[in-house]
Amino acid sequence: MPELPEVETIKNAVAPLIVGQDIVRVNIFNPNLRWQVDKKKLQSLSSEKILSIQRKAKYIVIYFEKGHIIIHLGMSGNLHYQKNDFTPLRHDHAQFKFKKYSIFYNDPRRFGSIHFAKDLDSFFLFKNIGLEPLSDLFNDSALFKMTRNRKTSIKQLIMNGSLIVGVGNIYASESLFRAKIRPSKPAKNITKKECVYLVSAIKQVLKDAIKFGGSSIRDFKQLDGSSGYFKIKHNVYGREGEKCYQCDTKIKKIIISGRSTFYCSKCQS
DNA sequence: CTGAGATCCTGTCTGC
DNA sequence: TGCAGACAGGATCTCA
Repeated sequence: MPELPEVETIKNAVAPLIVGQDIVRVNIFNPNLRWQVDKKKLQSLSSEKILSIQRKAKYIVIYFEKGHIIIHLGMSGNLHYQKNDFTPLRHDHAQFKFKKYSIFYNDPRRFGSIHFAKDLDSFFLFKNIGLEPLSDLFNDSALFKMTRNRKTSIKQLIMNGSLIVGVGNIYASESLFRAKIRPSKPAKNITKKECVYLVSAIKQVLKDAIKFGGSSIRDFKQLDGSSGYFKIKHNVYGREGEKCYQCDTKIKKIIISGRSTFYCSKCQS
């Protein structure tokens, strides 16, 4: 489900509900997610206070004094907020229980994961992590360096999480449209000027999506389970055969590394 | 080191 | 309607 803006949106929605509160208990209904969930370690946080909640890449990190909970939503994960006596839904795999209310973790495809880590710096999934696209470290000279000698397409490069985090399949296509660069263009052929455009396009696309509360997803639901986030109008993603808003050319769909990729053959070169 | 491909899993949509 | 097959927001791992 989520790319960076959706994770940011979910994190922002959850924060005022749980920060400063003591967690009563963590219940794991199904530990078989992307990685086996360590129930015992998570339950060791019972009656501990939540100090803060942050997004790191596409992970949500919940900070306690004794350790931290790390949540990844995979392709189809979501959180919802319910009264404590709520009967878990199909595919609710975990419950973070507070005094009156609970946060439920729901993930039909189980590509997501929930971890406990004492120390984030040594947490294995954060070892080889790329730049935060909204930070100042991600700039045109950083991108230019990354692209040198890379045979791979520019789209694959910006989706490579060990280089840049949080740019998923939808926003990759959208950013490249905005920067007027063809997704299949070899990374090594990207010019310095194109790096300037692409960095600014990625930042702007992500910021816009965050502003609108996470875009992308057909079945993206609010925390209370209702649907109704405003859906951002994509320029190219999912618009195969429809007219480009800039030039009326029909949007093309190609497959790059097994993922659907959309672009305008006139606007992007 | 780089990059291609397989893989984890369920739900939804399309076409016959 | 039923059913088979394609496809979907991610990211790690294996292998060449």
